[in-house]
Order: sequence, then C-alpha cells, then structure tokens
Amino acid sequence: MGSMTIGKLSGATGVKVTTIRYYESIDLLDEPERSASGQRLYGAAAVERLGFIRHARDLGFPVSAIRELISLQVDPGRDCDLVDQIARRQLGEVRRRLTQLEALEAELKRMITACEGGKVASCSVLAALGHHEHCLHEEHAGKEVLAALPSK
Amino acid sequence: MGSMTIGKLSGATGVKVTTIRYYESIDLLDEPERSASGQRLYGAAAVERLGFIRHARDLGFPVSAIRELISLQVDPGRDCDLVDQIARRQLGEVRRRLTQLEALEAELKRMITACEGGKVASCSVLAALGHHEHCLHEEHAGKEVLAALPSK
DNA sequence: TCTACAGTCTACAGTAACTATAGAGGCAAG
DNA sequence: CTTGCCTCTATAGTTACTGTAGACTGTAGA
Ligand SMILES: [Zn+2]
Ligand SMILES: [Zn+2]
Ligand SMILES: [Zn+2]
Ligand SMILES: [Zn+2]
Repeated sequence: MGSMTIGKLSGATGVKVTTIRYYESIDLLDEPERSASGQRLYGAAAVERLGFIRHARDLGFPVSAIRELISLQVDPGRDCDLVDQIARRQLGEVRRRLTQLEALEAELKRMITACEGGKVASCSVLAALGHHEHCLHEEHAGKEVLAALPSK
Repeated sequence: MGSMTIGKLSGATGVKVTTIRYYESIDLLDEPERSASGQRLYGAAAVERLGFIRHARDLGFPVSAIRELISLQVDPGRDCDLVDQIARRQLGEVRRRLTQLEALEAELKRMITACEGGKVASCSVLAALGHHEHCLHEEHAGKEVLAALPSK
C-alpha cells in the first residue's frame, strides 16, 4: 500500500528530509519500516502525524509540548483538560512575547526617528543604546525577547 | 583608580558573570587587565561598554549587529548612515515578528475558545492542530516564529 | 548493460547566545 | 587559620534544527 520514501513524505508535508530524521531521533516520530536496502518507508499515519507536528511547531509549541500532546492523543477517552491547558500556556507565551515586542518596537522607532543623520559622534541611536536610563521603561519587560534572530 | 572585579561589574550592569566572560571570549569585550593572581579588573570604560551591549541585546540586536555598532563607534567622524541602517533593520525584524505573533495569537485563541471541554477524542484543539487546511491562512506567514521558547 | 545523477543512509559538527558544571585556587572577615 | 564566597579555566548542555562528509541505492537514458 501507500508506502513512500522519506523524500515523498518531505514533499507531502513540507518538512525537510533532515528534519524528519531529526524528529525520529528525538522520538517525535516512530521508527518507520525499512525497505530491504534500509530506506525508510512511510504510510498515511506518518503523513498525519508529521502534519500535526508541523502545525504545532508553526504555532510555536515547543517540542516538549508537542510530545505531551501526542501522548495525550494516545488514549482518546481522557478528558481534554490537559490539552487545553497546554494550548493556553502557549497562548500566554505568545501574548507575553507580543507585549515585549511592542515595547521594543516603540523604543526602536523612537530611537530612529530621533536621528537626523550626521556623524557617528552625535548619532542619537548610539546615544540611546548607550544610556538605558533615559528609556521609558524600567527594564525591557522580560528580556531575552528575540531568542535569536533567525538571520538567515 | 576604579578597578572592579568581574562580580562588581556584573552587579553594576546586571549582566551575569559567566555572560561577561562569554562576551570576552567572542571579542565583544576587550580583554581586561588582570591582578597579580590573574583576576580580571575592570574600569569605567568596561561598565559603559557592557551597558551598551546589554541595552542592544535587550532590544533584540544580534551580537553580529552589536559588533558592527561597536566598530562604528570607534571613529566618530564617520557618517551615521550605517548605524541607522542597522537599527532600521532591527526595527523591521521586530515588526515582522509582531505580525507573525499576531497571527499565531488569533489562531490559538480561536482554537481554544472552540473547545468546550470533554474527551480528547473530540477536542477541537487537537483537531485544529491536526488539520492545517482549515486555518484562515495559507501558511503561518514566515515560520520559525518563536525561535525557541525560552521555557525557563 | 553501462553510466549518470538524484535520492538515501549514518554520524558528526555547527548554529545563537548563552547557562551550567567541575575542580582548582584566591581573598577577606572572624 | 578556617570558613565561605569569589574567581579561574575548560568543557558540556540548551533548543530545534541545518549542513557536511563519505558511502550506498535506485532509476532512467544511451
Ligand atoms: Zn544616526
Ligand atoms: Zn531601553
Ligand atoms: Zn479540548
Ligand atoms: Zn494554522
């Protein structure tokens, strides 16, 4: 029946081949069957599961949360309290970050509009970066806001 | 003159001791003088520099950008075009993330409010995660939105 | 059938910006 | 002089992947 190689699965879900293997290595995906020569072979269940993972990741759920969600799916008779709790936690996280980013946006905008060009010595952007005391905030509510800029 | 140990510098700037040593290792901070027994000794310039770095990091500037900004500070007679360009790039980044997060917020909220409790089998949160097709968006504009949840 | 060439395999290193740990040595107060 | 905190170096762990090397496999055209 419908058994696809890792490349097909990748094409079907939009998840890179290496990422699929990575998910398997961290036990997010079950080990698939193998062909005689050792190539991975997937069925419809894998497409479903991988789609689920991808959507959750797109929404910012950490892998640990996705692992929880998957384990909850295993027995469908359970109450979905925990599922909803995880989702609400994630929503809270997203909102926390939104608040932080809004503060950053405001400060960056202020910095940039204050600069009217000229020499580095008198650049208000550099001045503002050097003197946190003049900011409108005590601290940048929360820190470590942009975990790391993708930069790619 | 005012020479402080790494611990004092840490206290003065709010940057952890280990992080200060890390910044030195990646050449964001100059190597400081050392006491006879090898302990780092810092002066006022280090406090200033580290404060600058911290503020820029708080605003989400990647280390690579901070490195650029520092190198620009070195000759103050230059035009500040580049400084402003870096800041605007950062502002753009922040805005891009804001947009993404707003989309995520909306989808998570929708998911959660659709769930009215019950069993896992019928939980709308899990259903929504499983079926990306029913979303209001083609893709989650941009992906890799929350580089990694701090989770700490 | 031979030969490209794309796809797959494993294993390991690199990314960003730190944080944590181990194990050794330093410094001031009591 | 001992207690207890500070500092030192070096190394590994974090998160969620991505990229590489080097070898093998599967397939389609000449
Ligand atoms: Zn300027
Ligand atoms: Zn500020
Ligand atoms: Zn539910
Ligand atoms: Zn979606």
